[in-house]
Amino acid sequence: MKRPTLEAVAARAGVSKSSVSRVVNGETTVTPEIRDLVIQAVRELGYVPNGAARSLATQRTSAVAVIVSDPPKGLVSDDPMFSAVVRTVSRELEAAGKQVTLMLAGSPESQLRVEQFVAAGHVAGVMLVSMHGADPLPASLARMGVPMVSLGRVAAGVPYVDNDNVGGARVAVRHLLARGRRRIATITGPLDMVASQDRLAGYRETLRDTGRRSIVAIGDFTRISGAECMRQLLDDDPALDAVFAANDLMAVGALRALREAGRRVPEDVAVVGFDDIEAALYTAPPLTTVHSPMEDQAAATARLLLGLFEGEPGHPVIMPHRLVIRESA
Amino acid sequence: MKRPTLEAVAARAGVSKSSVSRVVNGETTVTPEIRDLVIQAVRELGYVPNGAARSLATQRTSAVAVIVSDPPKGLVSDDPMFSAVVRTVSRELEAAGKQVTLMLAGSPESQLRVEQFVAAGHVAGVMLVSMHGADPLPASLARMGVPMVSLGRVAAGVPYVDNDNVGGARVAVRHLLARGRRRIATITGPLDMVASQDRLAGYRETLRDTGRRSIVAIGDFTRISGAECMRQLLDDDPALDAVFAANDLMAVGALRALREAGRRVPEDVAVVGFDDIEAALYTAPPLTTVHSPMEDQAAATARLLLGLFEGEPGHPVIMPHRLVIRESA
DNA sequence: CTGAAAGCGCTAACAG
DNA sequence: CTGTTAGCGCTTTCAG
Repeated sequence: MKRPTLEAVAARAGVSKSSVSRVVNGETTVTPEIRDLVIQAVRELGYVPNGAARSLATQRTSAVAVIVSDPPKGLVSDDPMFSAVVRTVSRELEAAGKQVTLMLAGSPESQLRVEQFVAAGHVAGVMLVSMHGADPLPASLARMGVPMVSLGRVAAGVPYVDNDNVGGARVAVRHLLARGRRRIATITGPLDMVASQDRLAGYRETLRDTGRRSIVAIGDFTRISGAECMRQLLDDDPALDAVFAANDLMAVGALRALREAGRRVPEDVAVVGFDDIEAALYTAPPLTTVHSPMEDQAAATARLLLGLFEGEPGHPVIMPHRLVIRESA
Repeated sequence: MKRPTLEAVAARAGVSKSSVSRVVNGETTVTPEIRDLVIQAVRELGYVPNGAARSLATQRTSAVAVIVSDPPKGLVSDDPMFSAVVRTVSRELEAAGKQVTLMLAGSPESQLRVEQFVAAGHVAGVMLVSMHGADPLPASLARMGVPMVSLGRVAAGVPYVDNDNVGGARVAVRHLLARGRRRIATITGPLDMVASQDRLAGYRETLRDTGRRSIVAIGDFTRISGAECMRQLLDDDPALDAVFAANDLMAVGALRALREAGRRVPEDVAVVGFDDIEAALYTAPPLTTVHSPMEDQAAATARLLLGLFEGEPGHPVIMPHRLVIRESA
């Protein structure tokens, strides 16, 4: 019933624990004969090293924490980014022999849990995903000196991967201007997130540069908020002829609200989203959007962390964006 | 730089390691005075117990593996289920003091990784998510005697939570029949998944019972496959007047293919999906679908596992379904 | 190159 | 109720 230990293997092979340990850990300073003996015994006994004991002895661990800010229930409940990010990151980290410990960090209690967990030395590194700007977690983790990276820019000092949010927003708005749109509104993400702030800034700057005024509704990256904001914008400024949604999910909501309000897209109102999620291809009409490769970003973030383990410096990485023009604008 | 140990706390408080251990582990058999002394020292030193040492000594662990079959890249890439499931399960498990180790099990190598990991005794239990029917993993894990549950029915013997896939499909098809539809096609999920098989069975039975023939296209639960299957079905049987897609993502793809083929929904072709993901509300027209509460299922699965830890039997749980009628049928 | 021995930090009998 | 004493399974000097 109990699993075999190093000692059992040693006994079986008729060698010392040290030799077994060496073989198991792939050290080269072992006579082939002993090596074979050990390998044989390992196989016969089905030996698998005990990680707890190993961590204790080495003071190291191969676990990595992936920390995701967990929004209140319902919000971003089926965020397509979440799935892409978690999958990609897991794949990348697992390929490097790391175990992924997923932790949600929404409530203050869960933040504490995360801090304790990291403080306990359970993980070799931390990867932050889409933290909110005001979040105190990055700072307190940084203080503990654990290697850390972030997907999405956060407080200074933490190496990150991000896309060019300002530039992407600019390109979106310029496109609308180029198509002759005059009254261009925007639906923002939650303003405590850096990505939201940057996309809003890109929108604002571009309009300011051409002497136009901003028309802003504040959403939270969900479809429902996109629909609500769109309705509100239509109320406030019935003459608007374009809207830039800070993500595709909200653009989807906006499309629905426009449809319900009897506006044609893009004839009456042009819509541009951000992210280029797969769903953007299936809206009616298909969504014009700013493509920023989330999978690539996630993979790059994972590799940034792995690089940190190797002693690399960890310079921020900014991924390029690209406007994908489809029928909605 | 090093983190304080139990011993350091004991020294600081002027008591024995045992007493500190007792206090830290919340045993009640400790004099209040000593308790306070220890708590004080813990606070001053910022002591956090070392989990590796604890696991080693107790032969227990608070980690739980959540194993997700990882489809080839691109497939189900932004599956809304994934996000809902992982979030809900994490929340539930974390609330119970468990750490969630996420593992992808797609390739044979990753399967091996998972087996080794579980064999190494790293986890107290395992939760399977949407495994494919032919998957050998459940059986080999079961053999190791680790507590295990599954979200979605798998090989016999593993306690599971699932929805009534057969019943849900029946209700969908009956609804189409009741609306006078005559030629009802279906787009299935990948047939190596039990859920796909069951939904197909429900469709088939219902049609058979009314003397109609089945029209089947085999998809893989992705939007793109939904679109492709729809095109194919239209080719094969241009006179079809309804389609039951085995999930909403494929229904979304089907809607698009129908639109492109110039068919009106629901006038020419009625569409019913399955799952009731949030996106079903935002299609044009909004999707009629079989609601099965994924969040509830995920939570129930997590609790099933927690129950196993408490020695509860672990009876299968079947969640009810409910047809949500919207404009597409 | 191999083996013996000393821990890693914590828990769990067992005395006191 | 508290302290002492063995380990948990593995790595890692350090001799041999």
